[in-house]
Amino acid sequence: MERFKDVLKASNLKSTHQRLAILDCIDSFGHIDIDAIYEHIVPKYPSMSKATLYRNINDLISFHILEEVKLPNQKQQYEIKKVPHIHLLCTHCSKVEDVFVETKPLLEAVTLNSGFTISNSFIVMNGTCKECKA
Amino acid sequence: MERFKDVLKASNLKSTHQRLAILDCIDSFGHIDIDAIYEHIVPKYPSMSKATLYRNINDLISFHILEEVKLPNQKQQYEIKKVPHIHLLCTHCSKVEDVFVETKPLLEAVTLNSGFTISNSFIVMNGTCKECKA
DNA sequence: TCTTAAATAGGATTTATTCCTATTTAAGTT
DNA sequence: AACTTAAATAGGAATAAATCCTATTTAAGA
Repeated sequence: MERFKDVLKASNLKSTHQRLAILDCIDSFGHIDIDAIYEHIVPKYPSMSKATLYRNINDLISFHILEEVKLPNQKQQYEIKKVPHIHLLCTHCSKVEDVFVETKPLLEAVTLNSGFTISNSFIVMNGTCKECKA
Repeated sequence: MERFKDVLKASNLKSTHQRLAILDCIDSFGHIDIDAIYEHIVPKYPSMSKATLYRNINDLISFHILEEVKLPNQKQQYEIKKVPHIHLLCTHCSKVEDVFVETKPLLEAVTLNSGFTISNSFIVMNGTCKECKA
């Protein structure tokens, strides 16, 4: 993935095999937790250390390349940072979907109501996905 | 707190000192993490065991008496379950505020956009609170 | 190819959470 | 007020999760 090499370079981070494998893995799953990343990578890189995984996850988050995704009643997951969006968690199949919906009116209502200056919002919804309803 | 005795009784849970202390503590703080609960209770009940604390938190969540509060870049916190609301986290003073704002239009937009049937929503916003702005 | 700062491996350590079971207790009953 | 019993606790052991440490390896620029 050339794309991730550029992303890493932009933050002066070396493009190690481990890092690229982590980013690749998270990208292909969309949303995934630490253990699943490890299980997915270790067959390809048997020497991959959990310390390396944890360290990289934390580093990549602080460089805003990854973002944590906190879902109700679920282990913490991670995703490639992208434009703001809402997460939908299907409580039947545990699939996580991204949805892009205008949130400005809500943010404005909250600002008005609270006096907070909002910088970020994290919105998760629980429910049943289209497939599980069928 | 008679209120919590009734709540526990309604779920056929015994009103132990430990449980009441836990509920009291969470109620008075509004939002608080496990370790802070422990530190707060142990001076009053030196025999309080961490196992008891963890077990009770989990039990009270499964009886819908408590709810987990997942905030970005923060340890998991807990609150007394109440009517749905939005959480505001001040990134300066780490205070957590509740705000009650109409979310129906957003939920409808998401339903329309995704085909999900939404059952619950968890909304957190980051920003600067009124006091920290001053 | 050489150099060097950055990154990794993997075991040790620390921290977080759950498990186990003998003892205690809440609360209903007599 | 004492009796009974199922539920709950204490606290140490076990397990799991995350971080730390440092000798070795590696990416990448010269």
